[in-house]
Amino acid sequence: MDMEIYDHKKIEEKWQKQWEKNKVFQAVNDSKEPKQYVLIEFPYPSGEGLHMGHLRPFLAGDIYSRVKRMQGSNTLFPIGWDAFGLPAENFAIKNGLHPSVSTAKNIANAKRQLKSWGVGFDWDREINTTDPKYYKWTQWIFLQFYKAGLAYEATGLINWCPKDKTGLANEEVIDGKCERCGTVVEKKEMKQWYLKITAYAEKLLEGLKNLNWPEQVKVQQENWIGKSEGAEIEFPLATKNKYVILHGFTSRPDRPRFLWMKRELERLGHAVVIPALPNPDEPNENEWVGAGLGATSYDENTIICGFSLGAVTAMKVVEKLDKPIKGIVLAGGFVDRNFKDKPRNFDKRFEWKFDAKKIKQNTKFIKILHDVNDTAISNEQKKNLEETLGVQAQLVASEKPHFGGDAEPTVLRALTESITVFTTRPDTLFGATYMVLAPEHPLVRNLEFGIQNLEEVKNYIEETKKKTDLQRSAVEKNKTGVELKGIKAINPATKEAIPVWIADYVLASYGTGAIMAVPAHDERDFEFAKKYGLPIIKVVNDEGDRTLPYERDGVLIESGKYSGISSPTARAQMAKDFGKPKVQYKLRDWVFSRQRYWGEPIPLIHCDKCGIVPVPDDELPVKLPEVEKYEPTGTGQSPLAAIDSWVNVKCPKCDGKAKRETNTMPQWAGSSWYWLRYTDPQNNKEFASKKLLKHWTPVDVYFGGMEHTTLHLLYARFWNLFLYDEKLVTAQEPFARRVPHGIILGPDGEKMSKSRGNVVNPDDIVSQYGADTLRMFEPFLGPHDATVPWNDQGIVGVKRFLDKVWRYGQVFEPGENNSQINKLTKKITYDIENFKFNTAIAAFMEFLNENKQMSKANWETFLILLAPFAPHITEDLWRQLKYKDSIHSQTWPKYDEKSVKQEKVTMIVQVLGRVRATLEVEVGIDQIAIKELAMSDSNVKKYLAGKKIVKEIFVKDKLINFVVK
RNA sequence: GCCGACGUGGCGAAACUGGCAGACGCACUGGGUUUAGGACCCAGCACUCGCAAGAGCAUGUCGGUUCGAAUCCGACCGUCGGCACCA
Repeated sequence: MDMEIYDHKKIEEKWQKQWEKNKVFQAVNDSKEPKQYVLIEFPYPSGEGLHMGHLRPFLAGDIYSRVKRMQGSNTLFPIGWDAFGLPAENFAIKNGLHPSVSTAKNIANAKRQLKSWGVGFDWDREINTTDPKYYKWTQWIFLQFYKAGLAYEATGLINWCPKDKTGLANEEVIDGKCERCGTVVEKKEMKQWYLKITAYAEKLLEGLKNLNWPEQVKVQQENWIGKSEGAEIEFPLATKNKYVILHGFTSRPDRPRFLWMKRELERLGHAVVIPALPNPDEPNENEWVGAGLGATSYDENTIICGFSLGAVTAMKVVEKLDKPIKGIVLAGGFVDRNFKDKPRNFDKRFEWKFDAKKIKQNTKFIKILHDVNDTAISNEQKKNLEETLGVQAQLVASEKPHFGGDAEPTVLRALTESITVFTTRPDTLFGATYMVLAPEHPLVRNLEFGIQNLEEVKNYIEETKKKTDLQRSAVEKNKTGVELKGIKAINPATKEAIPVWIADYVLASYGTGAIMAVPAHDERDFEFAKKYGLPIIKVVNDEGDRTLPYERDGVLIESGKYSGISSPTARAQMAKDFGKPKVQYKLRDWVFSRQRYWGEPIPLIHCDKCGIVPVPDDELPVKLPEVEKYEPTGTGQSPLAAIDSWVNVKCPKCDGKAKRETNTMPQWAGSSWYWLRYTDPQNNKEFASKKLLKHWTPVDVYFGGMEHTTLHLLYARFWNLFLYDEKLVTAQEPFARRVPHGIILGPDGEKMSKSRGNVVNPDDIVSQYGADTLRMFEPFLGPHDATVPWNDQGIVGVKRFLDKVWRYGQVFEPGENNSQINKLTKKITYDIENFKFNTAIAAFMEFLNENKQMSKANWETFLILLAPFAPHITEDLWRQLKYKDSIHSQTWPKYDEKSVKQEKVTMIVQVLGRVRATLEVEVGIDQIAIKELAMSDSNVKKYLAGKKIVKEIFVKDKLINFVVK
């Protein structure tokens, strides 16, 4: 009786060992066959081992790659381990093991599981992200980013997970919580390494267009990148300033540029004083400073602007004031007499000493403008000025060298204070009735002089700082804010002075961190305006729709010369007239450093003398030091910082004292290029040879989860696009086709998790039913992309089927049905190509139910078709037929379209669209013949009796339908 | 709120470009085989009426297009996933 049920334990291990020994699934680098690169997301070797969720993509990839191989493609289906990162480290800490030890253990276990499933990987190409031979190249690629200016260090507010004690990237914050542990993230001001993914926003968007990816995945990436087209518009502040402008050597107040500036400033309502400084051709310090001081009275609304020697004078004037003024703007200023072109005659009549402390005390702001084409002021002089005042110069291109043009708008812009906003609706500019700054906006600090309710404003800013992002968005419907009393801005369209507020509904990190509020045409502004009684002015006609806010396009009203123009037209025009067109993205740069031990060390060295110096290529990899203590510190410093012997190094450039960068890379680093490594895993001269990259990439089909859409998948595309621009890879996009899969839930319909206790272990199924049963049952649960709960009730059905196949192998008899086997071949081939594994399995069952006998040839075809799904049992049955070669090295059957067709077909006869008879007829029967047959059917006769046929619908080999009256 | 997907027996699900709704499997019911159980084999299985042939009614709800709708269109209800004050 043991013929009836096959013993999976006996056959599965036996064949697994043989396949591995004979390298049945090995890819060949120099094959003449067409290549096929099938990839699954390499797993994270966790302490719990692989779970049911892993099975889905692995099986899909396995089945698909086996068929491609049997169809004659040189197929690469590799495997590796994504083993750096928090879970591995946390697991290690918990169990008192070193991460490298626990990782090795977990990998061994996962490997055992994979092999027990009979997955046909090319094990010769196995990679591991924590292997120094691998992460040498992760570090090397990072350095290419650094050298291209796409990796930078900056201080900013970043997401911080208090439980994992590390900074996080935007993409790792899901719903305001840490992607790994679910803890609510905090904001923390920290110095971090960033990768400039925003530089690739447009390319990431562009590249999506030509990819064979599901629409849903593309849309999600598009939304994440979040492109908006609009305009940047500047709103000048309405504070009335007094400008004192000091001209330069050999100049006079009536030069065109001074008259122009006076006119422009007065138009904005400011007072302007331009004293004539004595003896401009032979100036001396006492006379000039005296004239400057005596020109007018100085108070907190005074801004002094000096050109060239006037700038020198301005500094000396400020030194002598007894109370502070608002600011000082230096155009082409200097603090020594070493000119680039020629000496000047005043150099002995001025003292080259400056009291920087006094100047800073007496001003709220200092701006230095340096003309990049200056003919007089050298870079050395510019640097000296910057160092004296401790302020960085703004580099500008003036109209004529050394700010000598008839109009100098760069100077004017520096003199006037303004708020720049980003808007997608410049057409609603006439309706902008107030402005809002993010509480973190830097301008708030510069304006302190003019804010009458400074205390209240400072309190609000403090309150905002305390809130997490989650809290900030939770109070979405109850917006708060504080007016900056005493500060007004000018709407450039209406010329009206409008109030300026700070409110936390405006985000510092998007656009310019400031908005123009148009309450009539923006829901948020509307809400805010209603709450605080701000004016609401409608400027787009709503064509009968009376409800505000009206956010749609229409025709402009109350908009001066733009009235009567449609929104889209006005939008383009006004963007140019009042500002400049601008594209904004929601995507932020990738926070790339982690304050944890178990990751790739960032291969940079900090030298006091040379600054940041990359570790030379021949010193890579920078290996993780072997240490006892690797727990996170929580201070924002990596545990590596405490290891003096590792941190202290010689600078590669100057040989002086230097320190290693102690942050590590995020978990996503190693997986951002791993598919490239599979093509050439042993290469130690480059991360992969061009020749092999050219042969294998791009990946043809990539199986993986939806959860990686805006994480791994986005990062991987970014790295690949960059490497392509650097001419280091040959394919622009890494993954030509993406096939996502649904999640397998626990039997309770909840996400499988250890804490819920609903985890189904594949090991148990394998030992009880065998790998082949598991391999056929899992896809049979439902469509590949559907989320389905695990339910092992049906598993016996699959087991019964395999038992039946086993028994068939003992008793198969002659018998011929070429039509059926051709039909099956067509169906299975089609279903696998379209990842419809569930219906393929149903087709196998149906076929066996309907074919109690078949010829030996058909039986062999059946086995080959089944082999990708149930590799062990089919291999055993194949060998029972006395074949020496593996079934998995056979050629995939081709079907004959002619034989698929049957001779007989069942046609339906309808009367008024309702089925009244079914007829078994010859294939290809014509309308006249089928009509005759149909009319003679008794049931059809019944429904046609006494009626007139007004129309006949005939679908060949399908139906005939009589429309009667 | 915005974007996307989906809604079919007791259950998991099929149904190609509109053409026999429920393939396949589980569970269930009846029968065969068996000392018995399991296993296996045969038959039945949306619902209502009927011994049957057959008829009616059925794919979240309501309406529309069509000879014919699970499939296309409109409105609504519900579930899931993503984004979430992005100006």
